[in-house]
This record gives sequence, C-alpha cells and structure tokens, in this order.
Amino acid sequence: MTAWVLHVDLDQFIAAVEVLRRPELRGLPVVVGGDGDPAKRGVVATASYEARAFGVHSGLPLRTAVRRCPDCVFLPADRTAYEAVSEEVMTALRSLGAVTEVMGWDEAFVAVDSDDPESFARQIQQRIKIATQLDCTVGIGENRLQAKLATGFGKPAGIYRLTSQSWFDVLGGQPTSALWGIGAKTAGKLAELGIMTVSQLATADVRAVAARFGPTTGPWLVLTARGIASDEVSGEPYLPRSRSREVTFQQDVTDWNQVRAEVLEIAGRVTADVLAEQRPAVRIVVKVRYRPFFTSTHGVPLDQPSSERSAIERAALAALEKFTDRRPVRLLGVRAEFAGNEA
DNA sequence: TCTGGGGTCCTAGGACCC
DNA sequence: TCTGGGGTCCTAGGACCC
Repeated sequence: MTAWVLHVDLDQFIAAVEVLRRPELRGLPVVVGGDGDPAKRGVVATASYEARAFGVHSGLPLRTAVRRCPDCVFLPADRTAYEAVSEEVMTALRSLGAVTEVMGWDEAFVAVDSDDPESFARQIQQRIKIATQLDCTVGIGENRLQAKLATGFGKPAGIYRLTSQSWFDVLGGQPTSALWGIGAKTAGKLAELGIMTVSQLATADVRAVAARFGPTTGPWLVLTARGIASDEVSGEPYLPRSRSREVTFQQDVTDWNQVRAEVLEIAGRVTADVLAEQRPAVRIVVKVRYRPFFTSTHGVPLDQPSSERSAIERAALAALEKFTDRRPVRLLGVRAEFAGNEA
C-alpha cells in the first residue's frame, strides 16, 4: 500500500451549476459574474468552455467580455446556490471514508492509501456524478503539489497521475509560473536571475534565490520546482483567520460623509459574519481603493475581543480616520480578524 | 472602455525593550 | 555622550489563489 494525495476539482463548477438548473443553457457560451449586467463594473467569475472559445476567462472585466462575446449569456453570481451544491459535492466525497480537506467551493484534497489510486479516483468521480450530476477531474500525486498540478493535465473529467518519477518529464521545460504558488510577479523576478523554467529553478543556487526572496520563500521556491511539498491532508474543521466584506461602487464616492456611512453599513454585515462564526474579532481593518486603482489599508485592534456591532463599527470608523487622502473612492472593505489558532 | 470579492501567507520596517 | 546589537511585536503592503 502506498500513500497518495488526490486532488478533486469540479469542472467549470459555477457554470456547471447554472446549466444544471437551467438545462436550456447547455452548449451555450455562459458567463457568470457581477450582478449579471455586463455594462456594470465587475469581472467574470467563470466562463463555460463555449464562452472561453471567445477569449472570455475568469478575471476579465465584464465590459470587455461582452465586447468579445456579445451573444454570451450573462448571469449574476449566486453564492448561495454554489455553496449549497458544493456542500452536496463534499458530502458525497466524504462518504467514501477518506480524510478530506476542502479547499473551496469546488476543490478538495483526499488522502488515500492504495495500490490503485486510479480506481479510487474513478469511485470519486462516480460518487459525485451520482450525487450532483457534475463532472470532476482527479489529480494523483505523492503530495499536495503533485496532485494539484496533475489535475490540470486531466481536465476535463479525467484522471492524471504526476509523481517524482514523471515530474521533470512533464514539467521540467515549463515556465516557472506553471507551478502552484508562482504567479506573474515571482516569475518575472526569477527571470531577472536567469531562471525561466521549472528545471532551472529546481537546480538553482538556493542561497541566490533566498537572497532575492527571503529565507522562507527562497528555499520554498526551489523545493516547489523539485516537486517537493507537504503530503498532509487535514480532516480538521476549517477555522477562518478573518471575515471580510467589500463593495465596488458603480460610481466613485466623493463625499466623505457618505464614505463613513458606507463603512458603517459594511461593518454591520461583517458583524453578522463574526456572530455567525461564534468567535470574537480582535482587529478591524478598513480597505480603501481610490480612483483610479490605488489600494490602501489601515487597521485598529479592538480593546478586547468582541462580536459587538458597536465595537466593530467604532473600530471601523477609527481605522477609516487613519486615511488622510480624500480622493474619490471606488471600493470600500471591512475585515474582521480573529485571534490566532493556538496549538 | 479598464481592473470583483473573499481569503491566506510572507516580508519589510518601525517601535520598543533589554 | 553622537550612539551596539539582538529579539519581538505590530502594521501595511505584496503576492497568490479560488
């Protein structure tokens, strides 16, 4: 028996949920995001494969998406619906009895001891399909990193195994940004060091990378390129570190009295989230995004841990007072932070 | 005709203490 | 007298991910 990590990833989850409850959309280019009006500020949350053929992808501004695909069906994001289906998916997954760590609405890691992990992966796909009619892809690896990256090679609806044996054959020549946790910025900095590919990063001088990225991140980058990572899958309940709410205004807010009023409104919603969490907040952070797109944050600790609306509102206003710039505001956010998890 | 919303983790720099 | 060095905590920002 060998210990494997499986990464389960639902295929175009949000679009698939929408098609499920509106079967007439099947086969059409569907774009979900914002409140469904592509003339407004907002970005694409998910695009169906048909919509992707028009160059529409997640993160794309809705206004750009509608220009690229005027015939796409635009739908509002419906968190409640996705959370409900996600719950069904994860329940089906857990019913197989393996340790399962949920990573979001549409992703989970599963720990499996088996000589035939592909067989277990097929069971996962069948169980989820029966429970929800949804397709998923399963990546198989010796650790979380390998499993996570394997999934990308199995889509859609497939199974793919990536191990230390095959790691460099599959990924060695790929750009460093193909790795989980390396984005455009880090790839750019690595390129300045002459490191372009996964193989080059894997064989790079750790000290040189650490000098550029710090004593924790540097060695982590090199290990990641070698396919080395934790194989731990936690079945413990998830404890959030923070809860936040934010709003992008359709028109920038210029009146600072209105800014204060909006912060109070958002703080009220955050309070509800904190109460639902049944753990007191210890710090409140306010985020302001000014026109055109400059973002800044300021926070204040609470005098004592609290879930009281008045305390959270007071702290949010105190944090807001730290902002001296009165330029027009396009986004406001309020975040409540919980105490760290003591072992 | 720009650039959502909800999260996590790491780093750098200043404050503060001995 | 013109200034050390280490450690820790806090804050703001950066980067990444779904």
